[in-house]
Amino acid sequence: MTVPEPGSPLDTTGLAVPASAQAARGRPRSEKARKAILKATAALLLERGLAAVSMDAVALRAGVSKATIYRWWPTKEAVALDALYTRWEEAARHPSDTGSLRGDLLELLRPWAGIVRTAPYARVIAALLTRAQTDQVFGAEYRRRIVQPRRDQAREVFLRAVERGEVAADLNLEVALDLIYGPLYHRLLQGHAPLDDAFVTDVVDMVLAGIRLQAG
Amino acid sequence: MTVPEPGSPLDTTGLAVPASAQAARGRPRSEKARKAILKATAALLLERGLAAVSMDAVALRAGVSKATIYRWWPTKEAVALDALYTRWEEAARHPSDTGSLRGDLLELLRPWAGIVRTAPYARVIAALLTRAQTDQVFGAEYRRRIVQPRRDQAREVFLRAVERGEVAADLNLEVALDLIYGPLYHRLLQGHAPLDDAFVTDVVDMVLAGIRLQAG
Amino acid sequence: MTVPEPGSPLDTTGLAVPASAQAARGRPRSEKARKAILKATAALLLERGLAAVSMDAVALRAGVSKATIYRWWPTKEAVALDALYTRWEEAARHPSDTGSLRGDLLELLRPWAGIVRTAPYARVIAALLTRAQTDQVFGAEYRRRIVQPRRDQAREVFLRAVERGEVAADLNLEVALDLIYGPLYHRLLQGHAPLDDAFVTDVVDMVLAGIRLQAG
Amino acid sequence: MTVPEPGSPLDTTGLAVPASAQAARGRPRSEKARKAILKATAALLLERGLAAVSMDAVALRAGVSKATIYRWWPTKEAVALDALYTRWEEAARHPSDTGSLRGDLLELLRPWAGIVRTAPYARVIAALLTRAQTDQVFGAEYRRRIVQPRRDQAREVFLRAVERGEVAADLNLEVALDLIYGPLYHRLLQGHAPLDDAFVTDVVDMVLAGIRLQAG
DNA sequence: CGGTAATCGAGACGGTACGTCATGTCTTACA
DNA sequence: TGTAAGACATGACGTACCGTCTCGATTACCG
Repeated sequence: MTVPEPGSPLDTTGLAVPASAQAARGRPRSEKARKAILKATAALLLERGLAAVSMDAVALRAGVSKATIYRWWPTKEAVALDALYTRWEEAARHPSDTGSLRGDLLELLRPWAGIVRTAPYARVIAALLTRAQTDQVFGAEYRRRIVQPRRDQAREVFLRAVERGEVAADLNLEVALDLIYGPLYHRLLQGHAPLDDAFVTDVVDMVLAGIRLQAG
Repeated sequence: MTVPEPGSPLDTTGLAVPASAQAARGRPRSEKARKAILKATAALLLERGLAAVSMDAVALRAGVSKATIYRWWPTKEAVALDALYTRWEEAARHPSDTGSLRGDLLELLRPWAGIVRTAPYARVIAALLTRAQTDQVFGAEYRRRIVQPRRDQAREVFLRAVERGEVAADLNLEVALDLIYGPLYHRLLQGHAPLDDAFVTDVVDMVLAGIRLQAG
Repeated sequence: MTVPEPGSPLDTTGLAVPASAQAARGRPRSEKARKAILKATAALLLERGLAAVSMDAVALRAGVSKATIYRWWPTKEAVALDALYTRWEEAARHPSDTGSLRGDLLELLRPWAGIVRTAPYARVIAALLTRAQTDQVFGAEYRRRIVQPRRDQAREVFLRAVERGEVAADLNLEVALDLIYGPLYHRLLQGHAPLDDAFVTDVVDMVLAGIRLQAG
Repeated sequence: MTVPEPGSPLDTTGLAVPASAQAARGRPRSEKARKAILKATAALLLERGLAAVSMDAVALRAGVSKATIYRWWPTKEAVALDALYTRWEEAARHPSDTGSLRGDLLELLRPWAGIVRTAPYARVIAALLTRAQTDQVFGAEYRRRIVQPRRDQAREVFLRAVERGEVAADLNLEVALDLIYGPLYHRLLQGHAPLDDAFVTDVVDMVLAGIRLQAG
């Protein structure tokens, strides 16, 4: 399989028709239509959740035919994933270096928590998650687009802390990442308690210090 | 949270006590139909996920009319929640006392992880979760039935540890619970890495000890 | 196979779900919907031909759901056939006895020609005919409903003429019927010349007398 | 009727002379493509009827682009008509002179009946007929190509009979033609009875002799 | 013991969305 | 200019569920 050019019009979700390197024959894909579809989807997604994102509704709102959507995305979840990714990538930033692991983590996690709790992203993520459980291909793409980028940022922060000597070099990094993001996603999705800045701080502090009474 | 009156329109789950003391006029509810519905739903749920649980399919498989289902449950998610709860309650146990917080947690979490990773429960939970994002009433019921029972078990374990003097009395218990269950649900739902016993152990150990290098 | 009761709500085209003699369980068929569908179809048919009779259009115009149409008719041609039949049956009359074969035939054929040439029935018949070429079941039904009734009327007229001694008793009746209706349908469908009363008269006279010069 | 200029937009059939005397600018029309289109259409037509002749299917099968088809034919019916005409013209013969009207007619009609009843031409003709009801331009072309040629052959036969003195000079020729071809088309299209040689003979004999008992 | 009343099965109903297909138009690059 | 390739808007297709409804048949109680 050829790897799609990053940023090329064919690099939509990886679920789309794979790009070929040869000369582009025939009428080229309409960039206008692509953008209209993603914009309409994002709007529907935030207004009323994935349940409101029907192919018909997107087509109507984007002024585009259903066939055009199906040509490039296999399911409405794929469109939604693409729309969500596009929105989030614009807001992505490089994790800043505050000089301490605690500071870096708070700097990274608080804005993220702020975003996902203000807009109704929880129901979007939950819906995508549901699809990911059943559809292997979609699941991989979901993780690549939604889960991994943030995880990579946090990984960078942890590695910086190792370099500083703040944490042990043999730290189980993957588990540590789950320890950080797990509780945040838990509150986001289960909704049993608020995902506020106080909680983010508590999680970071408790993960760093541990629960058990220090010996002695 | 108020407990819905059995038989009341707010009793969305159908788990009401079959016979109440008040005057029962007319033909009584068919217990046979109730069980057939839950059984058929559970089967469909595990075989093919919530997507396969349509009211028509359940009615057909249970040998019951659609009207009967709608009379007792408002949505298919409510039926599914009921079916899942019924299955899980049978397997519920009182958390045993191993003498240490670490031992109690492992004793509690490992069997749970074993269950949810063997059968395809992840997609069921994800689907219920999705509905919970949008439907407030359902969300409350979902948490009461699925999330809280396990959480209560773990809370009991933590309180025992406080009594033992193993952890500080001012431990932020709710955050601690999220620190334990968050990572487990994270792997269960996001699927980026396995939810095996090694991971459960790592989480417990890391939460207890903390990440940061001990001073010195 | 049970024979549907003539005039019963299940006797639609014979293409519909066959009627059973047992007790009617469940909600009975909506007579209102059935009539609305046939009325809407007939209107579309005469206004713009079978091409305009889409299931969507009929459903919209009749204020009925598509599923209801599909429940009772397999194709739009079946609905159209039913609608056309319903319209025509109302206008059906018993062929009157004028005392002569020529008179009877003219009495029978002229009004028919008048009807089919004034309203745009030709395109409807052509379209049904086309479907009948490919679909055996539909073809049989088409002949039973559209072709046979008129043919039976003419057959009656011919038999009366045999009794009168006007034509030979060993007349090949089926060929004679084709000799009468064939030319009329030919002009109706091929459209190379008008189907007017003069033509009807010419056909009848020529069929009765023959083309060849009488010997001698 | 005016004959469309080859290559003009009114030349809906594509049977135009490939090269005209006037200046041919740009790339000349591909004769290869034209033949491939007609061949593919004829194949689809006989295999599965006009319903299977979609522009996409023809383009795919002929190895041609849809635009090329649309450039030379306005509708799929026009292509089908062209394909059918091409096939039939090859088999066209001059009506032979057997010495009698009866013989000439049988000589002309029997082979025709044989052809149309063996291959599934009926559904093709019915479909073209249907289009002809709605589309005036197509209707005229259909008659010119399909109906008139055979009619002209029969007319020639009748005129020969007039010269022979076999039939009256004031015979209404057009009605006579309908009397011959009408019944044949009737059986071909309505399908209520077979279009075999016996029927052809019966029709000819009955038309020549008439139905009515000869006086005396 | 007959009347009252809620439940049950069956299944038709008006809707909405699905994913596919064909039509006829267009845009591009190549011949 | 013609052609192959193929994207596009449009709109119908036939299917599947949704949640509601209308039946007749059951099955309790209560008077």
